[in-house]
Formats: sequence, structure tokens, C-alpha cells
Amino acid sequence: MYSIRDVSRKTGLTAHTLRYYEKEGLLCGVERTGGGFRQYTDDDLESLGLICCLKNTGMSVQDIARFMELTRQGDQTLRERVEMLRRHREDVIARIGEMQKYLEKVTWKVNFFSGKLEAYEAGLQDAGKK
Amino acid sequence: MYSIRDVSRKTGLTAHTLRYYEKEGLLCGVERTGGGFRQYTDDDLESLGLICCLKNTGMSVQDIARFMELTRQGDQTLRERVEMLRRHREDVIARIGEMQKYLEKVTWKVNFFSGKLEAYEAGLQDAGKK
DNA sequence: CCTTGACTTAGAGTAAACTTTAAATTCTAC
DNA sequence: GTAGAATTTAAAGTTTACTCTAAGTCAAGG
Repeated sequence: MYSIRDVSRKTGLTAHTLRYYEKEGLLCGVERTGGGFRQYTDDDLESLGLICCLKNTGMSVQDIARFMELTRQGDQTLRERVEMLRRHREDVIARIGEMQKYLEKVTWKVNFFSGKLEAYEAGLQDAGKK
Repeated sequence: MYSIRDVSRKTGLTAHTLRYYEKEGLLCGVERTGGGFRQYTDDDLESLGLICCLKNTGMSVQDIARFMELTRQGDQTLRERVEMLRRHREDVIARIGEMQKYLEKVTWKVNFFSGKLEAYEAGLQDAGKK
């Protein structure tokens, strides 16, 4: 069992964000101590692993909430969940491809401006020598 | 010369967004007709190409504004611009790497749930046969 | 016991990047 | 030269994903 602080350290999410995610339905049914303090289980950490994975690949909080809600509903939602994940996977692949395409342009620009910079600094030096 | 509508079509940005970018300093000195309508040149389109490239690779509007402002200041800002682009390039590379790592996990999950789904549907069919 | 620090809640506030509105002006085609 | 579509502005509104605040509750050390 882990306190919210423990889980914050383990996941890199702040305690505020963990509570927010819970409120938004990303994670549900976190146990509490007698006094009302959250007690996360290893299963909760596992779920948070998936949540972070989806979040870090650009899925919206709302869509993650939907996915986790389906998970809670059990096996009859397996088809919908697989469809969601497949679509998301295609999105991620497309996004990576797009980024790689843009990266080429950024690289080209870096080289272009580096060349210009060299020429400019050479020019400055020549001017200095005179 | 292109109207804001032409440029909207060419870039995929809305006219609203084009005005917003101008207000935020991403693009400056767009010419106007006598009546005050914007008239974009091919150079403006070129600039917008870079702006979209930076935006689509995750640079903030503020940082793009900074970059474009440096560009306007001329060659003495070349070093800073090269540094900005280099840093951004490293960011993009890191982000792509992270995405690829997460993509593996998503793929694993897709396969895992697909297997579960198949087993579940086979189970349903068996139950139907009885 | 009592202090101190972590945790609780609901709800307000923030930041980024648009997006919409409204009212006025301009361009274009008949 | 006029109707109607496109454009202009400033400013308010929206969405997403947090992030912070206030006021109170809980738990561990001295």
C-alpha cells in the first residue's frame, strides 16, 4: 500500500494531479485509511502505468476516462477497448511519422542557419583584421 | 498576393488563427490593401511554412514568436537562432524516441486485449452451442 | 497532549492556444 | 451603385489540463 506522496514520486504526477485524475474517472475505487487517506495498491500503480502511457502518447483525459470506464465494465467491452487502442495506435504511428517528416525540415534549417552563421562570423573576423 | 482566405486554405490554419498569430508576433508586417485587407506574399507563406513546422513539432507560440522576432533583427541574432533550433531539434528527437517507446507498450496492450477478446468471443460461441 | 506536517475537500484560478462575437468596413459581381 | 460576401478590430469566451487555495482533518514524534 502506498500513500499519495509515494505514488506521486513513483509516477512523476503531483498529488494534485492524482486527485484530479481520480475525480475525472481515470482511476477509481482507490482504498482509504480509516481517516480518509488514499492507499494505492500495486494494481492501482499498474493502472496508472497505462494511464501515463496513454497520456504521454497524446490521448485526452476524457478518452482515457472512457477507456478506464470500459475496463471497469468488464469483458463485454473488450471489443470497444481493442478498437480504441487500435485507433490510438494508428494515431501515434501517424504522429511519429509526421514528426519525423518535420524533423527533417528542422534539421535542414539548423544546417542552413549554421552555414549562415559561419559565413557571418567569418565576415566579422575579416572586418576586424582590416 | 493572397487573401487571408487563400492562405487559410494553403496552410490549413483558420483566418482567425492567422490573425491571432500575427497579433502574437509570429508573422509581422503583412501588407494591406488600401482598405486594410491583408495581402500575403510568397515570403509570408514561406515564413508560415516554418511557423507550422515549429508548431507541429511542439514549439510554443511564445517561443516561435521569439524566434521570428530574432529573425527580424537580422544576422546578429544568428547564433541565438541556431541555438534555439538545435535545442528544439533535440527536443523533437527525444519526443519521437519517447513516443516510440510508448508505442511499443500500446502495441503490446492491443495484442494483449485482442487475445483476450478472441478468447472471450470463443467462450461466448461455445456457450451458444450448448 | 500537542505541535507539525501530510492529507482531505470543494471550488476558484491559471496558462496556452485558440475561437467566437459584434459591429463596422471593404471588396466583388451584377 | 448596390447587394451580399469577405474582412476588419477589440474584446470576451472556450477548452484542456492542470494547479492552487482555504479551511479543516489526521498521524507521528517529543
